[in-house]
Amino acid sequence: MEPKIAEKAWDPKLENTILKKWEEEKLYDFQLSDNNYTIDTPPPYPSGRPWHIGAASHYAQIDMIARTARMSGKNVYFPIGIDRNGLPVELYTEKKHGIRMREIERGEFLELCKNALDDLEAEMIQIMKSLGLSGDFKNYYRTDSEDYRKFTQETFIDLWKKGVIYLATRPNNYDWVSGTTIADAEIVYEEIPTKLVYMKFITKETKKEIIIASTRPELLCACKTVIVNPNDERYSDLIGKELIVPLTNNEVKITPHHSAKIEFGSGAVMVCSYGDQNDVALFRELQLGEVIAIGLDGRMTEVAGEYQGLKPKQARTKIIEDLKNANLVEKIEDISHRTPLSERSKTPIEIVPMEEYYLKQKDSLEKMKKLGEEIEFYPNMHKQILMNWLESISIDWPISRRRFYGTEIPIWYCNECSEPFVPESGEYYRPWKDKCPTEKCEKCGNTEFTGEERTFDTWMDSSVSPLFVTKFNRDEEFFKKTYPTAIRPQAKDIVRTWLYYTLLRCEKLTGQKPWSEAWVMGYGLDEKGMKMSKSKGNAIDPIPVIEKSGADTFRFWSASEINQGYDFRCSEQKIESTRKFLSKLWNVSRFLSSFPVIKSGQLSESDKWILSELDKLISICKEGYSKYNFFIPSTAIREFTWNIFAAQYIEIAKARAYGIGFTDEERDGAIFTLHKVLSTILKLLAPITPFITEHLWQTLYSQDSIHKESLPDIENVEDMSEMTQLLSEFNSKVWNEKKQKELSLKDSIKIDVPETLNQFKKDLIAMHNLESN
RNA sequence: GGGCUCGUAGUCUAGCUCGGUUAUGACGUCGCCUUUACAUGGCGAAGAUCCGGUGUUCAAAUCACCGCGGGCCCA
Repeated sequence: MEPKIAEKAWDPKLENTILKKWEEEKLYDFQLSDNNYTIDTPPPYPSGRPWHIGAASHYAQIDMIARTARMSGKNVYFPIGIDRNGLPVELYTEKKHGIRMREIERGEFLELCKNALDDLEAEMIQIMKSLGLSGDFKNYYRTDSEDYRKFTQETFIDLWKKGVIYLATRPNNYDWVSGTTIADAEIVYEEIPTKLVYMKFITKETKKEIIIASTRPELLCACKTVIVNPNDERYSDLIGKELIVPLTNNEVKITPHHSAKIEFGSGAVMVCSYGDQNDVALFRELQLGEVIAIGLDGRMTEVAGEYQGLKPKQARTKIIEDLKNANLVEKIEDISHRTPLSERSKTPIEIVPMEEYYLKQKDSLEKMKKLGEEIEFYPNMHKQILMNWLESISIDWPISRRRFYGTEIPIWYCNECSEPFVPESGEYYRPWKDKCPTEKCEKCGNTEFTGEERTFDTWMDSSVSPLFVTKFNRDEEFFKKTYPTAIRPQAKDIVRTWLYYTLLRCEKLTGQKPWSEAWVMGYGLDEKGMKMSKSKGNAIDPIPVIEKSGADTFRFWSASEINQGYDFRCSEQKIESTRKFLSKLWNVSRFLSSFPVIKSGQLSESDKWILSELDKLISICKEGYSKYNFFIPSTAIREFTWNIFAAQYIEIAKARAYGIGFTDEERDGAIFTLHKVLSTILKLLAPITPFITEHLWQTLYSQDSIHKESLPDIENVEDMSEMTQLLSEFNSKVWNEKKQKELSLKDSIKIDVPETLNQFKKDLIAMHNLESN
């Protein structure tokens, strides 16, 4: 009999043909029904080349979720989007073109960002498609499209009307030379020589001298407390006492805090608004009232008294002189200090409080905890990341950014009285270039307005993804049938941002949770377990890997190598070696393809045995799939297919399948069982390796796609799994003995079939050509 | 620096909830074998102080405590 499958190996190039066929047949097109399973797919961010191989692996697994749901009878809605707002593309564009965002015209800069995004996006879409993602590519969305930004603005306007947005000042990194706030990512650190001044503070009650060392004496006027380490015995009796600040004569408390280093300076540290990031954290933590000592012009403000108008460095020189003259200096040390500089101007950044918009979140924390409790997490351990975060939130969410490539905050301000004007929703507003949509200020009647220049934090856009894909406020019926969505799959490093902000925003806008389940994946590391980065040179480009090994190999690697929710290591060699299993599956199928597919036959004991093992496999796989844990089915199927089905059963049944020395009914039992097992394996494996299973399925069993099939059900056959080990031990014994005696496997040998395997005797004698006993 | 989280052969992993064989299986490595649908295969071997320490116990990979290391987030 000629095998239907002639090729000796699975050729990953076939994947392209299969992809085209799926597309032509519109196999994964979504039609709204009453049984929708909506995936809140993460829109990936195109931040540079190459795309992270760990991310490619995430998307492969998200597709397994979609396929599992589809094969469980659900009508799967699997949207595809790209997140395109935010800082990384700005930095990428600046670097690529050697330009500075604020030094060229805003519209021109936005255009350059858009082009950069288009290139990077094309690569990601290509990877997602070639991985076999069964998503809705035709309707893929971009978070920087007019449509999406309009949507983001609408949700902002809604929340503005609900009164949960307010203005407040908060400290920002400020580069006064360029006149702009800068992001943490734009700060560089340099060791710069400076003076550490040991100043004399006086205790209020006992008039005792306390020495405090600082590199920023000009901020004495903004000093609100002095901290000492709680374990520092020198100060233990002073905790809670008042100190007199030199020159200003203000009174401040001594507070215990672990961040004070006993060995640095005198061990006592003055906390001012704001000397450095640590001061910011302390002001927040200790709830101190901030003092604005440095203005937006980079000069000392009026609170600095006679130093007003000086630059901090000048003020420092002068204040050191004045302290010396007043005999308030103990000593001065020349030290080298790790100073944060603006990457652009190379001047030290100042931390300056500025007005920003905030979204209220502190009053929703209890509600968020409750929603968190209701959402099922896979794996459950990652729910803790959310819960811990909810415990530690201490300020509301600052949502405005002084950046360009983002959704514009839709506000204009009256030039006369500064009253903000927030327009009605329904348009995409760009206040930095558009005319204010109202004629007159409601408060003072003035007709001149200035548009807001700031944009939203990028999480303002992505946190409404489940609302956007379910057409909230756009299509009532669609929304009703798809929201709350079924599942949010995402990576664990953005639980505190994307997952949390989505929960917050969706609850505020709809009163409901956005999804019933959250599936949280670990992080892809290099083969040594270190984080991959372009600068370290250990980043792996997924494109050549997928081209060489094929999407199914990549997917099977991802499924069988990654334990749910844990970080995982990526190695090209390991991915490539996974291909062996697909070869095995191919060859098993090639062998079976030489036998006709038949509906029934007379089952022997060995057939019943493998069917009972198959039943076990089905329940293990379905258990794994129900938890979206693809490690379980992939490793179980590999183990079964290779070590039980191919290594034992096929060998046992082979002689009978050929019909030599058996009746036709007995022969048909073997052929029936062989195909029954293989077709079941293919269906079980289809969510993980959709290409090879599709090809084998259509070659052997059906014109129709395997992806329209359901996952197989168990048949509750009698459990014979205790025979498995006995059979494989006996077979190994015979093979070994033949090898030792240098016999061919076909040669006959005299070995008795043990009593325990009596029921398989006929198959075993035929299999090993045993001299009958 | 703080919080969280994880730690079983070179790598992935089972076992840990509820303590009790010689710690499971796979990848990789090494050796042997043209022999079956498959050398993209088969058979076999080596490889683990179960991160370290202390405690509880007749008995600890498993329970408790203290460290160390990786990762993530925040600073």
